[in-house]
Amino acid sequence: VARWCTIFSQECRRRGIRLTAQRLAIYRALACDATHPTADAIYAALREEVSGLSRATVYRMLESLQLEGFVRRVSTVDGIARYDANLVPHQHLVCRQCRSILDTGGEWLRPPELPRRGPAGFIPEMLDLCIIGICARCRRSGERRGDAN
Amino acid sequence: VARWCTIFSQECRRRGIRLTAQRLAIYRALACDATHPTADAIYAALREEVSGLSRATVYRMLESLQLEGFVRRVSTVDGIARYDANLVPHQHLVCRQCRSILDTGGEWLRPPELPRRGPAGFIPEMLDLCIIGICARCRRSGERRGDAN
DNA sequence: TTAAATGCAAATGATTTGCTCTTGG
DNA sequence: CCAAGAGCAAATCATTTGCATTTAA
Repeated sequence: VARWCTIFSQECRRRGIRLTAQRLAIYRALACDATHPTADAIYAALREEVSGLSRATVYRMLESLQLEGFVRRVSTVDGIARYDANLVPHQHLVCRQCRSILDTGGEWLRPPELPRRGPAGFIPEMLDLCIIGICARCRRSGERRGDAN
Repeated sequence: VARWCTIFSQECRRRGIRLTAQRLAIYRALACDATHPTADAIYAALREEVSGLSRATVYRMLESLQLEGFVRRVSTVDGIARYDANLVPHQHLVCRQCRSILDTGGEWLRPPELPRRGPAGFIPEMLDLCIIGICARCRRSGERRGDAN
């Protein structure tokens, strides 16, 4: 987790990618945060540490990191972008109330094998398995409002 | 598929939900379109048929239909809302190039059983399984641009 | 030195909302 | 008839972009 940052730095250097303070901070913020933060959450978390940081930089850097293959953008139902620095195949536990996302490895729920060919000429490349439910925190805090959906 | 509309109408009447022309058209557009269209795609498809239709109505109706349990908003990586009128559990084949989404039933790829309890006090309620890859159409049209990700 | 990265602010695009008018039941 | 729903336009929110300035290598 902290060693990811070392690997990240080395890999940037190796590829000749400029290692700015912002780049490292944004990557680290993502690697350290298990909640798969939004761009804005990363910005909020770093604005003190990295004085003068701008939202534009955060958005631009997340896009770059994704294109360079250091992070992945995860799919969400609310449409707000969230990122994941964990590149090892894993599943997500998505809370339908607070929208938090937790990682869980294949040991808890084994995902199905990825077939070589799909129906209708579709070529499968990877699986994205989410388990939707209620996280421990939301369950404890009771059903506050009348839980419509 | 066309019978869904009948069931939909009956269910609306039964629940005392006002069955406007817009409501029925939007629901039908969704039920007939296997690509899980965006709000704007629905608006574009219906603006002739339903003259004077406004985007606001489409957005509001999709929200209502979702709250009433007639459709589901599906998770996407690009952040643009897409909806699904198929409530039977199924998987999605997501093309990473054209972003189209195709349904596929459990017969092709069997999803894992949903455990009663998750790790860390998480209570699982449903699975969301997406197979990401390249659809037949994009594969045929060749690797146009240099496919970064 | 110098191309790439940053900050700021303005622009964009999807979605929401206030308010008035229309309409289904 | 009359509250729920629709249309219009302005507002909002996440995200992107143009441009002048800074900076890693």
